[in-house]
Amino acid sequence: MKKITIGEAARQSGVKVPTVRYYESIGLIAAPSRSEGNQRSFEPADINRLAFIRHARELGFEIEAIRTLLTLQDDPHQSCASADAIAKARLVEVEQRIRSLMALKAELETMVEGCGHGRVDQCRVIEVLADHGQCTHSHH
Amino acid sequence: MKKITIGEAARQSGVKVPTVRYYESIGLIAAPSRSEGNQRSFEPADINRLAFIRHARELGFEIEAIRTLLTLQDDPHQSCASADAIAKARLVEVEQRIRSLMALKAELETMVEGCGHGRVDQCRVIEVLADHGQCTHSHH
DNA sequence: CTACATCCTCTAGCGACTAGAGGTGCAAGA
DNA sequence: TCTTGCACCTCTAGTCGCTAGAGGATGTAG
Repeated sequence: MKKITIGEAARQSGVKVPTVRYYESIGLIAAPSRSEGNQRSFEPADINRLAFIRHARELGFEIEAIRTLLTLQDDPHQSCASADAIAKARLVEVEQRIRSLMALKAELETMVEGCGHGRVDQCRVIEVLADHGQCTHSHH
Repeated sequence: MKKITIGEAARQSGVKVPTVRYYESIGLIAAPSRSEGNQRSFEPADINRLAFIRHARELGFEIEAIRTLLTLQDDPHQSCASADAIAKARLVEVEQRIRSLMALKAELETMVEGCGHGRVDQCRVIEVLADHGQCTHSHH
């Protein structure tokens, strides 16, 4: 068993070095063994776990959701209902976020198109921001 | 001139009371005058400013961008090139965010569809997270 | 006069890191 | 063997945009 340094683990998993230490500090990954000189020594499985976390973070899962997903992964005989529920909830969030961003996009486009590149007093960017009634964006 | 309390200003602008105080503390709005008993007394113009800020925040502009937009609004004879640039930059951000969320949505849908509602060891949710190579999501 | 809502200041906390200070370990070249 | 220089260590504090709570003062309605 060759020793994997934190730098190597970071490179292979795509998680930054300080972030790896942070994940250890919050108990998302187990504390690895240490070398003589007190340096962290990771194992291949740790890199998989870090990659799992990184990917889940990229998908926008929160740390606590990832914690649950990780405990599920650790016990493959459990029902995957929780994992399914977490992913479904995240899907709903993402869909909602897309809808609201589309509305923002439309509004920003109106602003930018309406800007005659003149003075601020004729500028739709400022105007739309100042008077919400003029815009197409509706609220919760 | 009737005195507008912070609560009233919050209600009319849609910005919460502690947030109004926070905006004052970071200098995004001017400190209003005070009553005998040291309570804030806002003017109608302050409410417009707060509404402007709220709307800009809803559009996802950062506080520093809003600060710039507000100084532009305060001087309507300036060129609106900066306002235009800020809005355009935000538009690009929003478009990119939408694209990446669409990719996430596709990936989450694959995960959820593939989940056979059985054990974790057959669950695509966990599997896709564990092995990024299987998914369609590509990176920067 | 007494409730009670609203206001005040101040500090600390949130999530998920990131940056920096100040120090130690380790491998490779001279 | 020594030294250079990078990678590692711990710890604290900062980021953003608020939000929550403590502990107290003010203002208003009955």
